[in-house]
Amino acid sequence: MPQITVTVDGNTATTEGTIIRDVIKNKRVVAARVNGDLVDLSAPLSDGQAIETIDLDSDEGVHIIRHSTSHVMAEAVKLLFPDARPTIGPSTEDGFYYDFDRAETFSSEDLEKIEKKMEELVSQDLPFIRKEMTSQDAISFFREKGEPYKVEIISDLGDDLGTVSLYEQGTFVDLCRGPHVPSTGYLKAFKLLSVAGAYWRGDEKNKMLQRIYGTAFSSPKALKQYLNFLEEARKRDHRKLGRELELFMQSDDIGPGMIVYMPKGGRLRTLIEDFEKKIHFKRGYDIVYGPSILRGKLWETSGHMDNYKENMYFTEVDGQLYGIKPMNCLSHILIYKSKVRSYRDLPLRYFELGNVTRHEKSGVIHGLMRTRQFTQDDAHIFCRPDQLIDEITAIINLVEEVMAIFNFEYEMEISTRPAKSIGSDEDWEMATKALMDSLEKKGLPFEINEGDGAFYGPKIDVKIKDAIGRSWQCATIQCDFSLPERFDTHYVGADGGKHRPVMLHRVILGSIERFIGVLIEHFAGAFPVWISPVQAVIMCITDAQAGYAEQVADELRKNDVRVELDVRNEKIGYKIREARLQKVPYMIVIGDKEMGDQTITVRERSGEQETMTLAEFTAIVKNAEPVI
RNA sequence: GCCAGCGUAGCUCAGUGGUAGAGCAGCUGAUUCGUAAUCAGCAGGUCAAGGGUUCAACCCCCUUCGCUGGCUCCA
Repeated sequence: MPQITVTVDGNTATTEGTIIRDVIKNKRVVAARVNGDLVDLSAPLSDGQAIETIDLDSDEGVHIIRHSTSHVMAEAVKLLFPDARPTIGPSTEDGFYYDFDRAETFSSEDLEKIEKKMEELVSQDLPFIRKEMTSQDAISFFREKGEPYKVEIISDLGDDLGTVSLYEQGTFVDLCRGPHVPSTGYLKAFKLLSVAGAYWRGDEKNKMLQRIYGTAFSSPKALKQYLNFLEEARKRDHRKLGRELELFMQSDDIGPGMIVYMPKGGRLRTLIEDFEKKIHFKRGYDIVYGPSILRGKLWETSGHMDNYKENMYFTEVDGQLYGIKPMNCLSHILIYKSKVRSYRDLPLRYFELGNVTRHEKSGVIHGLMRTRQFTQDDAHIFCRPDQLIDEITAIINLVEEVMAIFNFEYEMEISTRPAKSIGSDEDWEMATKALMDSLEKKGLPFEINEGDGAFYGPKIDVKIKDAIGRSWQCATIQCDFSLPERFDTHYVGADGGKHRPVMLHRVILGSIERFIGVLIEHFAGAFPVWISPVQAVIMCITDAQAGYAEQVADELRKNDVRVELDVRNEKIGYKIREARLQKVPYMIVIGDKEMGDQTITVRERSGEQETMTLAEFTAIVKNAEPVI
């Protein structure tokens, strides 16, 4: 055998072997990277090759484990339910899924059976074997096996591919690019989680398949950690906390997708809205208000009738059609048009905490995150084309600033022209470029979301995550050349001629409802002091101090500290327990000592406490306000 | 809208054909107590709604409404 010399993670190694596994004996290695491509450990070795190992705990390693687990699940499903037709089964950010077409539905007992079968397959330590075939051979192979979905996938890959790769383990063969772990024995920690419907190829016109979700990790310990995380996340669910903390409610009597703010939620919302008004005034926005219903004709002019009708509600007033607003832009455009604008007036920035109503499909409604009526911190900026980049940059700065105040991490995306849209190609291109340039100028990373823009223009979306990692769009910045055109909006330029302004639609928090939902989950209900509906609960040890406790409450209220008084005939431990469950930031304990010294003992969420004067405590609370 | 699961007291949940049960919360009384639950008593439900099967339905069947997890769509 000839000697082969390769480098493994930069170290030179020699072998007489023929495949990568011959030089890598480490059981923690699940795959390798050669020339930038991920390959199996069974891939051939060649002299002088540089090999990078993929550890089972690395991001890529975990993805490979999950992907291999999905194959094992598919094998288990085929063995138990031979009528199930496998379709696709990728790894995901926190697990994997596999979609099957089957007449019968999978029950939770079926999942248990499948999981058992998977364990059997793992204990057999079946090797994953890669095979290559021409597309034609692969098509006839899957056709013979009665797997039409695989045939469709290969056919759609096109003829230029030549060969495709298949992976076989045990009795199961799947079309797959790989790589996979060397054998099923590597899969030591997995769990099936749920069944859900999913359209074939993600298109609602196609057949609905059954998707089995599962997750897998490199070790049982890591799996357990993840399952713990899920359990903890459920405790942070904003719907649960919203009820427990008496922030908001929903009611069957009112209807789905509608939110009722209870006193504490109302206070939280007011605090956020006051913050928003302040921050917008300071940045040169004007606050305006528009009506909720506007004539049908206006929605025709705007293009909503053609592009957004199915999401709108309509009503009739004195025999005339009115549309209930799903967006706030129209009133703002009319304000702009209410008089002749000079180039010197621009930019004009109209801000509205606008309550909008949209007909969302019944299945998508979700607590505060997705409602049928919500309030946007909406603004429309009318500017000259030469001001566009500066305005977009200022908005991005505002987003960064606000997200930092709330301590949120976020991701940005640019969405381009959708199929159903208005406006010229040139305008779309110009607008998309303006958005990209602004982000690039600031050096911010972003993803491109093809065809996901609003019907009137492209947009930058800012997404933040909820307790279990689902992304929700908050801020969005949309560039619009179309509505100014449709409403024949203009300003008088330095040359005395008419010019078309550009319009920016933008929200920072997005929907106040959604934002509060994410806020609740982010802080697990333990809000920062400045937005806590109740900042302190004042509690006396016995009735003897009730009078002093009331004085303390009055004094703090006078100083704008949001307090509640607990003078019930209960033990202090009971009162503290309740205040803790309500996630109140400060507990003020008053006994004979405090009453004698005219002080208060302030206990924090952490359990630490300190005795101080009322003035000292007021200063602490005031200092918690963000500087804006 | 689609697929699946679910809907019992304010909340969390028992109850698989013989007309409903617990804990917490609530109310009343006793207790006046220094850092996550003091004790006792009382009250609370057309079992989501409508229809059907049955001598009898919370339980089985159908329809509708709502909720949950996904898919599609979106702030």
